[in-house]
Amino acid sequence: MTRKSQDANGSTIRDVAARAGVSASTVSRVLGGDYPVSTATRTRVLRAVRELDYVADARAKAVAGVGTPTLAFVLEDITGPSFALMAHGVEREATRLGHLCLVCSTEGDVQRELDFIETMRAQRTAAVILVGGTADTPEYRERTRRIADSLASAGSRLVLCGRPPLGPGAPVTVIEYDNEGGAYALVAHVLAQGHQRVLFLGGKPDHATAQGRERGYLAAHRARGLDPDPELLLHGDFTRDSGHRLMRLALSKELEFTAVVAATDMVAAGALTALHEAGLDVPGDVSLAGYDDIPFARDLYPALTTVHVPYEELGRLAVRTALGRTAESPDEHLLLGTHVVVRDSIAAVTS
Amino acid sequence: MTRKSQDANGSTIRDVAARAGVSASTVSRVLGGDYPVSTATRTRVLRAVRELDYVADARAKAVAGVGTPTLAFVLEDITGPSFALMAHGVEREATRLGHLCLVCSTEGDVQRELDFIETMRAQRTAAVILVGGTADTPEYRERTRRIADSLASAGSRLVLCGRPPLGPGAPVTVIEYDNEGGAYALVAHVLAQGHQRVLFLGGKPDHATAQGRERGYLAAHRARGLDPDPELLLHGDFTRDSGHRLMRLALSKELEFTAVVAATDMVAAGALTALHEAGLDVPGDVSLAGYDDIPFARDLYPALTTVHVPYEELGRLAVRTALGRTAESPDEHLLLGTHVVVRDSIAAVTS
DNA sequence: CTGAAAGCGCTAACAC
DNA sequence: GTGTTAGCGCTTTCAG
Repeated sequence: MTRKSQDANGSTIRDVAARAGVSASTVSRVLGGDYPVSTATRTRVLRAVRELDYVADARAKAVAGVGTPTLAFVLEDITGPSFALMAHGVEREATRLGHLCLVCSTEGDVQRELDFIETMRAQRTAAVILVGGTADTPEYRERTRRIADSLASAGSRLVLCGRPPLGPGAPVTVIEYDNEGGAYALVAHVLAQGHQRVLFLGGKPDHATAQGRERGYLAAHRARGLDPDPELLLHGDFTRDSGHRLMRLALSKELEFTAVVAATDMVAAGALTALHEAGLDVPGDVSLAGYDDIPFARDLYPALTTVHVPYEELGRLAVRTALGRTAESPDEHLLLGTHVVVRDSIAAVTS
Repeated sequence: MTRKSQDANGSTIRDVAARAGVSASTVSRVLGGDYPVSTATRTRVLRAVRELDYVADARAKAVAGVGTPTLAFVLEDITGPSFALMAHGVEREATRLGHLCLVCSTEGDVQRELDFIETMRAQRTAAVILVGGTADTPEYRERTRRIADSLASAGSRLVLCGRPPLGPGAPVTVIEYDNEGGAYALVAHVLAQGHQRVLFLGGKPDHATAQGRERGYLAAHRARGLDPDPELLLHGDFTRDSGHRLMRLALSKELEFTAVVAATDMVAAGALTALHEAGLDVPGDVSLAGYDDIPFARDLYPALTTVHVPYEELGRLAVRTALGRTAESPDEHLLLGTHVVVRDSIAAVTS
């Protein structure tokens, strides 16, 4: 074969041009849209396009400066309900704004996260959205800031979603929601029902999100003049299994408590099952609350009282503000509100 | 400014070359890996790269024939637990195989699905994985077949995941799991517990997956010489709300049944809540089963008996077989097995 | 070992 | 209106 044509690599604009008996530019023009082309040629070109089943190579267009913009979404695991919700928001808004959407799961591996970001920089994505909490260490800030600069100098943009901000001056967009405030409100509600000893099933001790929620728990107690028993503060991670394990642990240690608030709904789900397995009634014997308001929360039994986080909107906002950035406009920092949604898993203490 | 250099568009290979005092080809070579380059120049180039924070433009590389391969994952809504599981499998395997992963949510819109696929063809993705059931109409087969051909002639590949196959000769890879078999086994198990009237909360009447599960339900009855009351066959969709609504409907119509099997775990979740709201005990008053074995199934109360579908593996397999395709090798059609997982939501009838 | 030149597929001046 | 000529940023012969 002399030249590439109908083979497995798809046809090029030149193939179309040849078949229609015109130049490549003409093809480009009729496909490009608004440009004066005679009806006759236009028809011929269009026919050739159809016959060859031609679509312009998006990568080549990109190099030529007219590519489909793309944005990247980097998270730990798409399987988590709140991550999925955010991903959904991101994806919806991205396609609404005409962007393609790359996803990358890091599985919690920092190195992989770094690699992904570098790859995205190579892809010249319009923005990379980094999702999910981590430890807020100096090392984290420095590393992330370097990434932000790198991305910015390449005309891209870093968005931090539910991640610790980097301090002033970093070219990032950060969108957070109020972990401490939400936890405060929730725990205040629990305390208002008369509970005095409420077990807290927390996340990793150095995880920023976990810390925020824990602070809220503590603050709500103090506001009532209470000083929570340190024994009631358990640490694990944000998974269902962690909740299950921690709850069993608390039960086996015969810790005293009348209510438990879990750092996430997933944790709460695991805890709830552990409670059921132990033959305890919720909220009869012990009250329970979660955090996140994932869709499943209302189908737990009893329906879970929790705090609502607008995850999907978070995702939408992330892309909207990221894409709305001009080189001159100031970096944004949004703090979304949360609110507790009262369902059936908290009861007033009667005794 | 005369030439682009350090500006917001990132530096090019020529900038690096200039700074290192070599030609672009040399830069390309040291970055490219195995090619003889003197240690001295290599060092200079590498330093320039570092100083400029340079990364080669992946799109340009792609045009030049050495791009990062990419694959696309098209689904209805990443928010559904089983979709998320598949997406996770796809993403993991894709990155394991060095591919980038594009996601597209169609929101159930056929036109959007078509548009996405066209876009993916333009992106020259190595494969596009289409996920989730639909109606198996002639129109569907024809349309999809056209897509498959189109993709194939462009050197790409269509993968159907949990979707009706297209008949012989179509250049597609299809990976399914046994809906009918799984439902059969599940319903047989329910029947074996002595239930005679089991309500079926189905999906859309023309949805292939829903039909498969319904067939299994019917077949299991017939195998026992039973002829299920048509009144017991309700149709909705695969959402939690559908389950909730249908269950309330069944209750209000005072349909007679001692067990209910839902077409999906989501449907079961909604149904369960409706049952609880009606003050009924599960499985004391009525038994319940689902389908899919989503992670949450075990945290429902009672823990849901359901049929396990290896979604994550499905995703992994999809990319593995799609990418393992050579132009000559035969098209694959995999049928994955399922199995029922017995938990606590089904009780034997005692009366 | 390294540079010049051609080419990937497409678009965008610049002519006629 | 339409063809020709340059690029876009990178890789890869082809010469030295």
